[in-house]
Amino acid sequence: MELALSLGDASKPFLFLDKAPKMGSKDLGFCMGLGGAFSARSDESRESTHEGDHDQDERRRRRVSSDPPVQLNLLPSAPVPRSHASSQLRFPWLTDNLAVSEPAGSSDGPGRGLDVNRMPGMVAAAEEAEDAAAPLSSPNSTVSSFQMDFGVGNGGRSSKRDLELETDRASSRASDDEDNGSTRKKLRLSKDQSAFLEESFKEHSTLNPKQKLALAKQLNLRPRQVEVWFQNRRARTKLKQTEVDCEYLKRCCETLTDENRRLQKELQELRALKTSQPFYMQLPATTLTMCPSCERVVSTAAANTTNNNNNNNSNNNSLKSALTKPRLHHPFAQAQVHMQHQVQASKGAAA
DNA sequence: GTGAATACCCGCATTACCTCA
DNA sequence: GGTGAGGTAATGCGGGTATTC
Repeated sequence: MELALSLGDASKPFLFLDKAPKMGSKDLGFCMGLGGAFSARSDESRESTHEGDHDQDERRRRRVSSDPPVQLNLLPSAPVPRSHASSQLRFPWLTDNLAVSEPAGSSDGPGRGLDVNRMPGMVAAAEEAEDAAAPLSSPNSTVSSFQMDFGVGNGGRSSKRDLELETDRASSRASDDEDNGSTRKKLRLSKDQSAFLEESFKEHSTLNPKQKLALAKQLNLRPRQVEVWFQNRRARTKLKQTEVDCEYLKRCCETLTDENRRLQKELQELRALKTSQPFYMQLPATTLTMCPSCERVVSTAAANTTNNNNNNNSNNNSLKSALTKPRLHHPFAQAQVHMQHQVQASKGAAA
């Protein structure tokens, strides 16, 4: 088992987004990143190359996050292939997805099970709404009706935030009219809405304003709801990752504890052997070197000198084999154990 | 060029609601 | 039917960054 800690490798910020996790048979298939030099928006930085007209948004979003990168594939074990997902679900911000011709209102097509009153082709309307807060095309949408009433009448230059807040307020107002209550009603997203959001989350763990608006229109939700869903989704992912991290570290700790116990026992045996066989003291200085990668121990001096001693004393065989055979490996300059010190100490104690 | 004000977004903690055993 | 647990949408707050003045 190898424990690999990635200390801020910005070249591979989000491996799971590549959807090709390469896991060895022995490792646990988990890589913990501790770097803070990159953010989860790196994928969007990549995307920004395709969206030159959103440089401003991308600049705003290209920030350094203090959080470690979450690198956990929480997606289903057999994720839908990207091409398949794209053919099933239409992501308005992807032009190639837009090119996928799905019959409008098709029960199998994108947005299936969603508000059938929604008019297809809301993407253009979304872009217009983002740019100029223009009235939306859905006659049944409270959002559009509000924007008809308030968005345009704003007169001055209204920010997107204002627009969304007003939209939210309008929707709340509309729901209040329905519910006659001031307490917040908790919306339960439908399965199709959740699935659609999940698919888009696979594509982008964060949204730019355009994506958010398009998604909101596609799902007949408020942009704020889409934003909140993504925030909560990221939080859930991070929580799951933390749980996986804890579990993994726990297992590492147990493994290391066992290894430590075994080495202590081995050391005790060697010491006992040393005291029971005084000729052991004639052995030359032996340096044990542990290779940190393979956890094997090599006896550099002993490997040469003890071979010379083979003819001198056959009684050393057991000791020599204990020193050389079981864990011999190439020399590696770490964790050197100088047995000579212990031998000298034993000599002194015996005298 | 610099700093304050503002907008926007995010993470995080928490609340509130809903479902289910 | 009442209840507690778990899931999750929603809220509030503080912080970081970019833009504007």
